[in-house]
Amino acid sequence: MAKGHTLYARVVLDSPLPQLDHPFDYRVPDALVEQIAVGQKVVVPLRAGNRRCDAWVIELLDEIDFSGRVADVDSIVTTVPVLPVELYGLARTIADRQAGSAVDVLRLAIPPRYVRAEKAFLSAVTHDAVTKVAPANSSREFHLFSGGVEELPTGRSVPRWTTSYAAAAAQQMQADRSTIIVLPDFRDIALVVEALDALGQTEHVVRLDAGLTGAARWTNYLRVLSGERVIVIGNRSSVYAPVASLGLIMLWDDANDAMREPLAPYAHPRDVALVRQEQAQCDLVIGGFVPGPASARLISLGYLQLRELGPKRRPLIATDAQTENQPSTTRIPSIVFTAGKQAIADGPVLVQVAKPGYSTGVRCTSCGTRANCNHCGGPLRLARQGANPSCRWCGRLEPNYVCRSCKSTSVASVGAGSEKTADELGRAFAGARVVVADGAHQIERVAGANTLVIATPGTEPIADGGYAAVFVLDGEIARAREDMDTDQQALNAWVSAAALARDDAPVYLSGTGPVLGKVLALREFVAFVTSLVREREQLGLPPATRAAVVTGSAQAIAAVRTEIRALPIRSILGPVPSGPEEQRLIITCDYKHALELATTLRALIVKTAQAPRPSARTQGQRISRLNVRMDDTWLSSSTTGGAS
DNA sequence: AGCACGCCGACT
DNA sequence: GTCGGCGTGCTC
Repeated sequence: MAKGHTLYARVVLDSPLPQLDHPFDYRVPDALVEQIAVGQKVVVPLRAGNRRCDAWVIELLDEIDFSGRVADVDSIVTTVPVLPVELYGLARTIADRQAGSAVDVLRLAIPPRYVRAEKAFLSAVTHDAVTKVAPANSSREFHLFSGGVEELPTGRSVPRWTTSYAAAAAQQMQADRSTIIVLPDFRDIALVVEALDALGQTEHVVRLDAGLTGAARWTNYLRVLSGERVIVIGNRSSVYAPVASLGLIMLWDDANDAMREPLAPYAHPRDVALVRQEQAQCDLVIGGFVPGPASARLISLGYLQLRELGPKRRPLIATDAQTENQPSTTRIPSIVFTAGKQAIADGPVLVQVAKPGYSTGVRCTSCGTRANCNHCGGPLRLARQGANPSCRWCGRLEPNYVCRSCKSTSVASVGAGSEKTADELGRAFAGARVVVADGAHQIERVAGANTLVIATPGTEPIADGGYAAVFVLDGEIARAREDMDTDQQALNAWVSAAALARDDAPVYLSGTGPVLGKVLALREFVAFVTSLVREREQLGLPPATRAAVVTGSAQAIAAVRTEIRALPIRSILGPVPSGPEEQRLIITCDYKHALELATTLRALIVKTAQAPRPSARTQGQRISRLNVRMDDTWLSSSTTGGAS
């Protein structure tokens, strides 16, 4: 900047207060003019100069139109521009969309700073001049995978979709563009990293997941900022990674519970990716075996182009499709013994069961009353055969259980978990090695014939070469969840297990019921989930609409109801009590009006935050509070506190 | 949040 | 008369 001019810095304050979530202008003192840059973290005075606040520089200006007294920037915290303008733009858009603060988004996007790691990084790295690259095609696709595994040159197998993702990232790298890969869990990250290694991409892979140490995460964040072309891989917040020359964002299994952001402003990485795709004009891929409702909606709107990938595979056979109303007395269908015994000579066999442990419940033998924990009321079960009953919720042992209603002390187990299934099948499959994989025993990988794997959904080991057969038991348990997305979630859990089979291996499922049985047999997943979304359309529910879940004190909720009266909303559910002196209201509206609703709710949040606080005199009264969640997963059991 | 401003009751 | 309680409002 030329001398003689006054330079101003527009900043966004690092404060959680909603009323401060807008730009503030400060004068840049002469001493800082040479060093200050957009994206840096600085310290600024706030009110009278005694208070200080961290802030990010989002713009440098020669003049401002603020009429009040302008204070000076105090100091520069870090010279590294940790908040590039594009990232602030994205954070602002997401915050506005979610009725939240940009700062809350930035807290997810920018990892905590580690000064020592930063010094080490800066002294080691030579900065290349960053050259801009022509944007990608701006395509948006849903990749529907048929399943299957692929053998890497290392001899280890990985799911076929991971090699597809790795190849797409490698192709971007070839074109001098960066890729961001967002995955639900650490297992997926490890598998895709393995697939990337096999393609010789190791040196370009930058992990940003929470599994790293804080220092490593900050170092990797700095590397992303450096301008180098990279393949970022991580969990949901990686979707914000400020890579240079973004060519492609890929998400896997966006309907997975782990993809839901529990932190304010609760922006789903899929929605962030959709916004970012438009802002960066990059390519976007969402992939899965069964599309989630949100993706199915976008496919049916033509916003996401559907691509079916992978070879034709053996049909998925529902063994009980015709016997829905006559539940079999034997949980394990005979096909498991016949087809299973035949297959196991040829390779590992996978049996997916719904629950871990030995029994899923305990019942009094004389009166049949279901046994519950004396401490928390949770259901008792047997962790292993002959074990004392223990609580599924709090884990407490209940060695001397006495029935509430008949005082009997004799109990019997009901329902079979992975351990009991392993016992039963182990006896039938004499000579087979029986492996139990569930939350408590994580097993990454199995190989070889005569291996029988019993696993719960999401914990199935990869079999080198693929499983020779896959059986899904307990379908009715997966379908029993009291959840809007139950059918989609159940299909996804089953097909994810089936996907680990060899292409020509048989897959049998029991307890699916006739409707899902047919969907599985015909592999009509897109059509089926689309039909679920159409039903929601009739009901005016997400993802056909957008919803805001508003919780707060009675007076705050009353203010919301008054304020939204004039808005073009679809429906208002509630208010219902949702806690001590707290009410909940659910507002739905069409997508095109959601921003208007968010803006209105945001204004009320600011107003509520500035409302009178409790004082000595009004001590008895509750503080006025207001919380807004604008995501589309609020009907799921995990958000309403179901236990499993 | 935190701090200043400002408007009514007990005080030297 | 004014000292200081605490609601109210604002933060470049």
